[in-house]
Amino acid sequence: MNTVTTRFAPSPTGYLHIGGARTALFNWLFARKNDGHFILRVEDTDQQRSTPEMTRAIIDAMDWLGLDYDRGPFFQSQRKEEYLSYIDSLIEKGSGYYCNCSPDEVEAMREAARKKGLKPKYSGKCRDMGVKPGPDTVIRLKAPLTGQTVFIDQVKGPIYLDNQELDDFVLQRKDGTPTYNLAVVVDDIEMGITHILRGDDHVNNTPKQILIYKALGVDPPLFGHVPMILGPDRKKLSKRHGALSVMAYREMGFLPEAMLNYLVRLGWSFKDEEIFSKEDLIKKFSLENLGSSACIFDTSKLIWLNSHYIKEADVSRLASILAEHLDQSLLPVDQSYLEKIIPLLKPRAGTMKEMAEMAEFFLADDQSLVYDQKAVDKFLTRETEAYLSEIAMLLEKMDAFDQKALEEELGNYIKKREVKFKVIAQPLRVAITGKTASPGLFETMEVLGKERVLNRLKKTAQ
RNA sequence: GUCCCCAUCGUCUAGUGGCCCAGGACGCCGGCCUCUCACGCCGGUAACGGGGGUUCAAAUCCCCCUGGGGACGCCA
Repeated sequence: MNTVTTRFAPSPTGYLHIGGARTALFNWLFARKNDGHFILRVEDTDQQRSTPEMTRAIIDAMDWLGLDYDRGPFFQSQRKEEYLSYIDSLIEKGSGYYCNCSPDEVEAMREAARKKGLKPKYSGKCRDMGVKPGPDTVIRLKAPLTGQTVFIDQVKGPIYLDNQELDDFVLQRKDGTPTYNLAVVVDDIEMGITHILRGDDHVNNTPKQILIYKALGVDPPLFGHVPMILGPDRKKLSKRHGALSVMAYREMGFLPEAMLNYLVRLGWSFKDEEIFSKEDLIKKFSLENLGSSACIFDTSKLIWLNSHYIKEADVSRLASILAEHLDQSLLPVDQSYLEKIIPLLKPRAGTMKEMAEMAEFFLADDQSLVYDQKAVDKFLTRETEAYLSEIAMLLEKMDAFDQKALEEELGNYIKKREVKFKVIAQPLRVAITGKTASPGLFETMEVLGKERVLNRLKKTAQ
């Protein structure tokens, strides 16, 4: 048995999107699970739409997700001779032929077929005409007219297709470049690909590719088609569904491990487990547990996973991520100060973006702290301000300004004044944080420090 | 239109003929905890698309219908 070899073959005509990332993940996992190789191949034969920036962006996204490849990136644009020599051999074997029908003519054939209620196809007009190569000729595959093409899909089971459904599709364009189906087959052969895991939208290409393998006299690899990811409206995921690019999720404050965990559970499961580390996945991944029906991308579960991983992540890593999400006006910030506030924010943040918003009152300087007007109106009344100024005086005298000491000091105060802590808690919170929701008061005050707490109390007292 | 694929709670899914009047997770709702908001914990809501078979027995196997998705390029 050959070494298991899988590949991810994106086209650099756009960013790495959710669906592509999941496909890459499945291929990566399968290779890792089987001690095989994972290859990155950039399918940039469409010169018009492919750009180096997109290639860069895709590679960055894979790096971010931690999907490392053993070979590549390879670029199809640099492998033209390879393709042409394969096409030559097809011509030699009589499995390919030149065709000089114009695109208009072919379109007319398709239209005619459609009218008859058949699948639109090229008629095969030049199949046996012995057309010689010329400036306007393409090369087509001489596909079988009868019989069936069958393959055992690794996730869907056997798939049959009557060869009559297929036509003599183009292998080489008029301009001499190879088409997708030809290039893919050549590369997969040359690179020793053993398993191809790709989106459902490729099932119809598979029989065509198998025909090329046959014409070439090469055994095809194993194919597996994973179901599509649909938008909430059950339509193929597209731009109007909002963010699709993996890196956009990074910008929204998602952690790569959350992304991976979410993506893998779209179409794959292991008993009723939900949380998987990369190591878990490599151990547990298998094709048998891939589902076969399409699924819908649902952000709420992603957010839940993300908040889970935020709680798990270590503080110093979160600190540097958090810094990236902070408003420019708050920068620069001291890493060690961020590390103090993060433990308070961890259980409260769904995304790092959210955490950045929650961190604002810690970072803002005392004079420019923003207050929620409704909160001020409700809690900073004449009555509560009397309490606050008394409290300010008490705090002023404190030496150790830590959670424990604060709790004790304020505990004594409410006892003396015979009020419930509830009565002073919200006014205090609003005065210190500007908002009605925040981490616990004592821990917040400790992190903020005596000076800043007093500044804020004095400011609201005016 | 033709072909291919798919079909369990709103969503992700478990289930491979009896253990299922269907389990888990997210969400949602309620409660507990509580200085607010969260976290956490406890509880609840909610699904086998329809119809025929096969079988002692079907969410599970077969057929039809319906619904959904995808593909039909000298794009990938």
